[in-house]
Amino acid sequence: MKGTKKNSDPKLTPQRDAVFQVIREREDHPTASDIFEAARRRLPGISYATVYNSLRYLKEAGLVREICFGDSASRYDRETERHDHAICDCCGKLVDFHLPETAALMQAAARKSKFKAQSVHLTLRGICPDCKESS
Amino acid sequence: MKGTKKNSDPKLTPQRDAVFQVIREREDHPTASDIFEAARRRLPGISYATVYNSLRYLKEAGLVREICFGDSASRYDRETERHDHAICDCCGKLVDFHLPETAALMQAAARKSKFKAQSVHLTLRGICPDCKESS
DNA sequence: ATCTAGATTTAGAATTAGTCTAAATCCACT
DNA sequence: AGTGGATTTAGACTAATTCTAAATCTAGAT
Repeated sequence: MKGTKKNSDPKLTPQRDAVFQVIREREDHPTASDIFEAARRRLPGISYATVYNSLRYLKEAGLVREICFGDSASRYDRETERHDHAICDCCGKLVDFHLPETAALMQAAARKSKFKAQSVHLTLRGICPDCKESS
Repeated sequence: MKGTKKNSDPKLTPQRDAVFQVIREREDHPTASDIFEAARRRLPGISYATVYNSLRYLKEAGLVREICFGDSASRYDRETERHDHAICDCCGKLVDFHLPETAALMQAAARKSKFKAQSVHLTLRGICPDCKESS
């Protein structure tokens, strides 16, 4: 798995790759600032702007996904397949889950809204298992 | 409809009421800054901070709803019943629609995520009718 | 009427996320 | 070595939102 096709795409620079690896290795949903911290451990000179540039590049290349909730900063997700999210109203934790039924509602939603559908996404708000317990 | 119960709740100050009326009269989804502009026409001295304070109060009182999409500023919505949103990937337009099937997925989502469900919300991303036409 | 305590409002400073800019660097090709 | 295009960097900048401290308002007790 070493030299597979490292340089076949000259656009995957060391900085972009560092950002990509940071996201791939985490199972949570880091913010740009989390990613900056972690990327700097691999590539000490990397700048904040480059992290944002890399995130945009990776997003456009379909390698990572951005998740936006108004609460605060965008999160980034290594999972690029369609899936849904639950957010804890108590501690803010964000978890992924896959509900196949959601996809089935895309056409109905398009009909109601008169939009041409591109993607659908279901968000559950509630209380996460940890917060349930400690209350 | 004049003195109905104007002062029955001392907490609905003139500022909060101005903010509330601004939201009620609009059928779109204004940002805090839109609301500030409009509220200032009613109450010229109102400050930005008070608009935010009022929005928080109204939200907590269940009189308006906040809609957050990462794109930029939060929007506020006079519709407090459960409903869904479509966002145009092209022009950013946000429209409401009601898809009864969404509510039915809440329990399934809670099961998958192990959260205690409080609300569900479906978001459709796509192209709005206007952008469809002009392309 | 007056006083006081608590809540609310105000203006502006502060914070935070994210973008922009211009100079420096890198890389592939001549 | 030399050029052009893309990328990276540091830091300035912007926009949204929150915080702070002083001023104001309000309701109830005197």
